[in-house]
Amino acid sequence: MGASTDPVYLRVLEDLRARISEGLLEPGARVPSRNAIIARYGVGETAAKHALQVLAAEGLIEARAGSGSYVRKAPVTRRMDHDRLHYPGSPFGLEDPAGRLALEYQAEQVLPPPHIARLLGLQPASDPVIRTRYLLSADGAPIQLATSYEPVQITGGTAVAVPEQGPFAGRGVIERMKAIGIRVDEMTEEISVRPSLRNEAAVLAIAPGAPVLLVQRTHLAAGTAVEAADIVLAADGFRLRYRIPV
Amino acid sequence: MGASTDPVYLRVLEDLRARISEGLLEPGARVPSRNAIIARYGVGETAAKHALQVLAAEGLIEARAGSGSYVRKAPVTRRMDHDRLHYPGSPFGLEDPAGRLALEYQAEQVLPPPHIARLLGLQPASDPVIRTRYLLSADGAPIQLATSYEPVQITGGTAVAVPEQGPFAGRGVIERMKAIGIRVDEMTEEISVRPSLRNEAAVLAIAPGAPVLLVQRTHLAAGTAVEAADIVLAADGFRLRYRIPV
DNA sequence: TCGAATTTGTGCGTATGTATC
DNA sequence: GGATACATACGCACAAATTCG
Repeated sequence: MGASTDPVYLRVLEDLRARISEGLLEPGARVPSRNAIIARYGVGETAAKHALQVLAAEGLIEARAGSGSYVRKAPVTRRMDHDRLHYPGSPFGLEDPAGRLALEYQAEQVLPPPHIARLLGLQPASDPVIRTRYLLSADGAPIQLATSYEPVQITGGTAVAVPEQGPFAGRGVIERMKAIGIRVDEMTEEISVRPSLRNEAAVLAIAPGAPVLLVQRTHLAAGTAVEAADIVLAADGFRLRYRIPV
Repeated sequence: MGASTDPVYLRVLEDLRARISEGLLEPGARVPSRNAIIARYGVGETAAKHALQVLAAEGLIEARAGSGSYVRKAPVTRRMDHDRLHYPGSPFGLEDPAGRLALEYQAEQVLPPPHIARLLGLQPASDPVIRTRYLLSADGAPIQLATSYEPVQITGGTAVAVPEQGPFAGRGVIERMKAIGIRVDEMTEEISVRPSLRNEAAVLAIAPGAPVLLVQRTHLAAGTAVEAADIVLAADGFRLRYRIPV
C-alpha cells in the first residue's frame, strides 16, 4: 500500500546537490554538518552520513575532519597541451610557466612487457628495449609517472641510445630520432581511465583505487612505431587539451 | 604508542581489489557476500559493507540485490577516433563498423550555463543558444551523452539553425558552419575525469559515482568559438585515440 | 506454487579515535 | 582543555530481489 518511498538519504542528497549547483551554496561555503542535517531534515545519522559521503564521492564537497564539509572549489587542474609537443624543457606536453617542474629519470635495458612489445612490433622474449622511467614533480609534489620504451634495434650503438644522455638529452623523441636519420611523422595517443595501482597511488599521493588517466603514446616513422610510452596522471588533477587544426 | 592502525575495511578492500586485478577472481565471478566477508576476514558488518560499496563505486564489481556481487566484465572498449572527425553518420568521432549505432536528439533554445557562456564568449543572461542533447546508443545500450551549444547570434535565422534539421542535418558542425560562410579552422578538446552524476549514471547504466570521461569540445573560426559541446562517456568503456601528424 | 534462505539496500543507534577550532 | 565534526567501527533491523528446494 504505502507508496514506494524513495530512500531517505536521497531527499537530503538531492536537495544539497541542487543548492550547490544553483549556487545557493557557493564554493568554499560550509555544508550542513551531520547533526545539522539530522535536525533539519529529520533523518537518522546513517542517512545524513550517506548523503555527505555521496556528495564527497561525486567531488562536490570536501570533508575536513574536525572542521566540516565544504563546497569544493574547482580543482586546480594542470593542462597537458598536445598541439606542440616536446619542445625542450617541457616534457610530455606539460605547461611549465613558472619553471617549477622537476624531472627524475632512470634508464635501463630490459625486455619489453607484452603490450609494449605488441605496439612496437617486437618479440617480447628476444628484442630488448631501453626503458626510461620518469617521475615528474611540480613544486616537489609528484604529478606524473611516465615510462618510455625504445627498441635497442633502432637506437642501439648510436649517440641517442639513452634518451636522457648524450648530446640530445632532454630534446624529445622527435629530435633524437631525427639525429639518427629517422623521421617521426606521426604520433598517437590513446587515453583510458583505470583505478590506480598501489604503488602509483603511493607515488602520486592519491587514494589507492582513485582513478588515474593513462595515456599510451607512440611515435611512428613511416607507419612503424619507434617509441612507446605509458603516462600515468592523477585523474582529478589534470585536463588534457588537444588542439586540432581542421 | 599504539601503531597507527590501518582502517579495517581497507584490509578487505585491498585484498579483494588485488585478487580481482590479478585475475584470481575472474570477470563474472562472485565476490564474497557481506556475511562471507565477516566470517572470512573477521570484521564487522560495517567494514564488510563499506569495502563492497567502495569496490562498486570504483566499478570493479556490480552488486545485484538478492543475488550477490560479481566482478564486472571488462567492458568492450570502444574507440573514439579523432583524426578524421564528423564524417556523416558517425557523430562524435565514434567508430561504427557494423552500423549498430543509434542517435537520439532533442534541440531547444535556452540560455547557456555559465561554463558554456564563458567558452563561447556570451552573456549568460541575454545571449541564447541552441542546445542539442544527444544520446548515442549501440545495440540499444546507451554509451554516450552529448550536449552541444551553438549561439543563436551565429546561426539564428539560417538554414542550419538547428543542428539536426534542414538540408545539412547530421553533417557535422564544420559543414554546417561552412554553409553559412563560417570557416571552422580549429577544434579543441579538453579531457577530464569526474565521478558520474546520478542521472548520468542512470542513463549510462553505470554505478553512481563511477568515473566518467568528460570531453569538452569547441569548434573555432578565426579564434572565436562557434560551438561548444560536453560529451560524457563511461570511463571504463572507452579509449580515446588521437592521431597527430608531426 | 509456495516458502525459506540468502543477499543487497537502506535505515537506526551507539561508540571511539582524531583533527580542527 | 573542551566542543565540534568527521572517519571508522560495532551491531541490529527490515524491505526487496533473487535463488532454490
